[in-house]
Amino acid sequence: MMSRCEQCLIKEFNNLNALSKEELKQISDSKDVHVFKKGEVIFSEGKFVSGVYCIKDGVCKSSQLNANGKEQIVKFTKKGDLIGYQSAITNEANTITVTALSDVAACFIPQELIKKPLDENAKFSTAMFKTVCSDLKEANNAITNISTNTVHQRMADLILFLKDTYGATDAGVIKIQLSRKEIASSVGTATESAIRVLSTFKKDGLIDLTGKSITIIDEEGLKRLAEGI
Amino acid sequence: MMSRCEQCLIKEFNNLNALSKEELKQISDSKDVHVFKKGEVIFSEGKFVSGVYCIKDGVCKSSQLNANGKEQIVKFTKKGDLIGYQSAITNEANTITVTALSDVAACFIPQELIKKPLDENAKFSTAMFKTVCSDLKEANNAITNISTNTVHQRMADLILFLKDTYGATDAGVIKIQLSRKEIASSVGTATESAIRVLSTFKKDGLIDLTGKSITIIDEEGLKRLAEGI
DNA sequence: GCTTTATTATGATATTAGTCATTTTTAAAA
DNA sequence: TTTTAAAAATGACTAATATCATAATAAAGC
Repeated sequence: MMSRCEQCLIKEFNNLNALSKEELKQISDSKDVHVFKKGEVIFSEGKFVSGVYCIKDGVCKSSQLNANGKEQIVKFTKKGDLIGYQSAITNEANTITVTALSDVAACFIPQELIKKPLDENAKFSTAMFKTVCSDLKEANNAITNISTNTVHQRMADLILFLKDTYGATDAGVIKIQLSRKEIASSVGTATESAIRVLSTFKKDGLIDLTGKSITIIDEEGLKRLAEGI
Repeated sequence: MMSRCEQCLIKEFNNLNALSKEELKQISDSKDVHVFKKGEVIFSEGKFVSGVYCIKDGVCKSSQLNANGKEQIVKFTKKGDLIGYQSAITNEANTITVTALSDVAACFIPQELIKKPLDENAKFSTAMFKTVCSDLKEANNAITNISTNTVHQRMADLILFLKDTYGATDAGVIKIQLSRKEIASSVGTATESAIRVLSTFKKDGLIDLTGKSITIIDEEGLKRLAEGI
């Protein structure tokens, strides 16, 4: 039995809830559920996507490679996020690569079925507009953050961001696990530097480290650090 | 005698050319030409703008302040660009400050007259969508550039960007003049570092410096440098 | 299980960039 | 023009971060 978009709860977390019954029905009839294994690339920089993915379950990273092949993570996404809209809407090649950080299930919605409501449904297009503007705002903040703050500040910032975005257990264990290399690619530093900063944070009683798990011990301390106090 | 949007040539450089005669007429009836002196702030981070500015003449910088009051320039704009759309469309406070880098003339278009065609005119809304996506793409590239490239690379990149965006005389003199502080705020480095890098470039025969004017001597060399070769 | 490979961690060192102090130059104001 | 202030330039020094080498763990494959 195939699940229907009309009944799907995921859309309450994104702009698809602005669509009409009829529009949702059309999407539901042509959508396709794709499953990606952890580490698998969903779409790549330079390639085209002929639609938009709605993440049903799992987490992803959006990244770019610089001229020397060094990766920079520019965004994290999760359940409910729509990805690939840039390429699908502008008809231009992707400028980012999206990779599954966990096993991911995502519904692929063909381009036309997004573009049509974008033209006809003001509620949906306004919502999408706000989403892109919000992404742009976050990107601008990241530029300022990376170029004016230290690695220590950015690391504290990332840990708090991961907790806020992906949650933590009652004991403070952050629910997403990234490799040290990925942490470094997000903070914008060398892997060794990222490792060293995490060790310092542990030594200073801000966090605890067990394998890839990060436990927040002193959230206020991390906040102060992130703000450079 | 007031000039009319319907006849205005500036709109050929932006998305307003996707508007209908009637929509343009309405805008023309309520628009207002504002003049800003060099250095004047057009709108500020944290404040709201109740409309969009269409730059008729001049150049601007979009910047943010970090927690310690350090400025980061995130974008340069010029004649033809629409600024302030983020706040006007999302009804949220500005996340950037826009400042005139030269004397600037800009037409202020009230919010409603942008929002209405955005809902009703698919050609216009698609064009605006592409603009925001393009701004997002550039912002992502800036993140990767700042965090993976050296100050030398980014400075070479900025010089080439300024030439491409604002043009240069036959002799290679870039037509926009920025202070060393502004150059530093764009590259994401300290003012003294920016000055030193420019001196090195001059010594190496890549550029020439006369006051605030930068003359490109060896464009290919700058390109190689920007790419880290 | 063992073996191999990848990841994480840490030390030593080099490089890059930032800060502070001072001088020179340029621009603005009186 | 002279005075004052601001911007640009440079030196000396410090701090931050990257790189390279190597060791310790952990994960994956057989």
